Amino acid sequence: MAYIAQVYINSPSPSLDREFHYSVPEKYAGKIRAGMRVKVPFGTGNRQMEAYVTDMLEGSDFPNLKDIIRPLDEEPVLSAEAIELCRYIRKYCFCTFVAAAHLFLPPGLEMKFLESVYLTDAADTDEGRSFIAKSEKRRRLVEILRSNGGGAEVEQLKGEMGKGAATVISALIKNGIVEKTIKEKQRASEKYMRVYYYCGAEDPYELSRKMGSRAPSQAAVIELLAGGAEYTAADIENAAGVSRSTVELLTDKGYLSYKNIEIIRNPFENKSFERERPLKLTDEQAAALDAILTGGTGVYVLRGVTGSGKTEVYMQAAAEHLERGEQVIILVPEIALTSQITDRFFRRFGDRVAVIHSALSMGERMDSWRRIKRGEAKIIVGARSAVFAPCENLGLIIVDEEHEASYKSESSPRYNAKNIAVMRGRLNKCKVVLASATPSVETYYMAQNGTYRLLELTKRHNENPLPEVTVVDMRKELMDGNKTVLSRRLAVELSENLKNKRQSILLLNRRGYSTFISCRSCGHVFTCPNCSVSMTYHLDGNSLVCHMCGYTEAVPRVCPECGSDKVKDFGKGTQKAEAQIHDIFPKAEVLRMDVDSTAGKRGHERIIESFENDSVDILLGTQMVAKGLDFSGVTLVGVLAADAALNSDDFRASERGFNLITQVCGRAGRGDEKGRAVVQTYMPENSVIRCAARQDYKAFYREEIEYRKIFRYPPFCKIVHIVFSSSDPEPAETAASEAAESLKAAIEKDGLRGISMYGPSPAPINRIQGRYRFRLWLKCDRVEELLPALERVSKMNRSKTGADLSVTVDINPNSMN
DNA sequence: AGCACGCCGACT
DNA sequence: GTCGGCGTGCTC
Repeated sequence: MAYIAQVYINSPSPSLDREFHYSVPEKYAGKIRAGMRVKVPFGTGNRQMEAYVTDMLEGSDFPNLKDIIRPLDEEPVLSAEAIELCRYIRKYCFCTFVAAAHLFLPPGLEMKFLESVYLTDAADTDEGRSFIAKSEKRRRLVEILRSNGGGAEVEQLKGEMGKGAATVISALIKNGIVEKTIKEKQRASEKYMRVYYYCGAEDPYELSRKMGSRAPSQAAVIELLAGGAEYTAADIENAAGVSRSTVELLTDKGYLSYKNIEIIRNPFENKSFERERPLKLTDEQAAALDAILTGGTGVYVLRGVTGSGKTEVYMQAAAEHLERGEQVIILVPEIALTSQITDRFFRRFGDRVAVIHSALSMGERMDSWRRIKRGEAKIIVGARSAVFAPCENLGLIIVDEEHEASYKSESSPRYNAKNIAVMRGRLNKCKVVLASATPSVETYYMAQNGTYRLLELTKRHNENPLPEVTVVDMRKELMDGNKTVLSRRLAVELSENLKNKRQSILLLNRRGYSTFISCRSCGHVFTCPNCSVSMTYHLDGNSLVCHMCGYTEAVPRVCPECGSDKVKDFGKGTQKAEAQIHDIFPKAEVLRMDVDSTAGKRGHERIIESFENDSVDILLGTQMVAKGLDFSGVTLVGVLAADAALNSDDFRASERGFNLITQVCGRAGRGDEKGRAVVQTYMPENSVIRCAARQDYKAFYREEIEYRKIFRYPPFCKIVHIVFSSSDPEPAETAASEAAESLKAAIEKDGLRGISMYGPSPAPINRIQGRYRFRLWLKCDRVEELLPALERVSKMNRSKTGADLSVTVDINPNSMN
């Protein structure tokens, strides 16, 4: 029998990020299990804290254990699998165990303990009065309590008196002047509703008949509830056509009784969906589906050209696993969530679907969590955080558009949902499908070397050919005097589409009006005062905007450096393109889609709906237009500046550029008509652009994997990226070189091989939001052996007295800026 | 993180 | 002397 519980205290503090032992009181023996939350006394003041039980032990070396106060759950909230994953995340993401645990739990579940103090009779004795009078702080605290009716919440007292309140309170408690009480409060209260049922001794039908003539209202209610039904007061009033008083009267008389039942909010309850049937599969699709369904545990890479119907394959796979009584998680990129794909799952699977998205309230989040945990929700659709869904019977995980960067979290804990999915697959002995038209190089490599199983769809499901892509040399356009965003070829294609009432999508991977503004007289470039990036000119409000931190200022009329008024904008953004297209095609209906135009609630959805339903001719936007949209009316795609997609200086630049161009071209011709695409570039001979224009993933992969091998980049190593920042350059710079020294020492001491270190040096963007940034990065064959040293580095911000320093350690980051 | 302990200066 | 300021170390 296990009598000791091993727990983590639910506190964000890194210094408490270790396991503590508590003894389990007799009365809770067997009732407390790993994965439950418990209430424990902690620290010198025995403050009551919430803690997560990670293990049950036979004994402990610790000499004086405290008792658990009580369990906070009847069933574990963290499965054994979740605990294991928390340990993994803690280790690889350099966060605390509880930060990892919070990924698995709805925030509303957290239990808060509200401490209050109130004055006792001792406060009015002579002794008490003189004890209070001895110190100004005691007098003030007691004063506040008296004016507040004798008691107050500790939190409130701290607010009014500052940090010192705690010391004073404990002195007063010691002397019996005040006493403390603790109230428990769950952050999002569970929602209950009161339902009434018949509880009389007599036969309800008999009773109803007897009452019939004298009290028809009451009789009607009794009859309604006779079969053991339970209704809310409102429902009874409606159904029986009676007023509030009837229900009250019957309750007083003892015929009716009520209880509270939990209500589960289902956000889609009132939405009606036309049911969608499974589509007929092509031979390729059927083969892929069969391979997934009969292939057993493991990771499958489903690579299908754009428009090949990957979604249909994994929807049918999901349906089959549903039949087997298993749950299915479908991860989709953040941006796709608001719209098309979730509706499609709803039409197919109805209310067995739970959708997890960022707009859910705390209560709604809690409800879907419970629905999933109880197995009421079978299909879970959501962005990266949905990978933590509390499925107890997981059969399949699908990662849609698996190459998307949004599966990696860019804030702590910096987990990668794809890795978590693969781990869950292993732990649950379930299948994981990574689907994309352009798989990430790392994923495809795993499929090539046999670690993952490769399934390919090479044809479009509607038998249409892939769009015909034309590459246009923009240098020639410029030489011939065309300074607009549209090449002559693209202009011709667009006017053709306008004439035939077909829709077009144009991609320009830069928002704003122009890319930067500078003074033609002295060359001064307008940069953000907080970040080391140039500001972008925006038409709305005639302003300069920093895309890094959002800082906005009015466009100066004269150059602040030389006083010249020759301030000019350079480069083209979506706003300028919109204006130019309007000049060229004044009658065309153009819809702009970028961060600026999709701001606000449902902004993204609104634009998509409007493109789907209204008479919009051209959708012009940033990379948003390339991602997961499926419009059958689009027959033309234009990439206005293909080079912009390739111009970033880290090793993933080519991959990102290839994906973007391929994906956006793939938006064309998804309906019955053939699609065309025009790719505009200043370097038409560039091989990434040529591969993308041919939609030739394999050719791109062959070149890219060669490059990664020669220069040793993932998948041939792991990258560790460490950024140090502080509002003064000095602490960050010092910390960076100290970290470099300590890592060097660790590598030497343990004789670690296969590690190269680069830096420290100023980060490529050396200032963001007023903070100076330095970086240090490494290539490692195996990152495991370096983890202890890296963990020490990740904790430098605390051990240093310069409190301002912040350190982030990221393994295999998305971007190296 | 929060809380106690402990050592130091200021003031009754 | 004693109160209160802050630096240090521990929390099962």
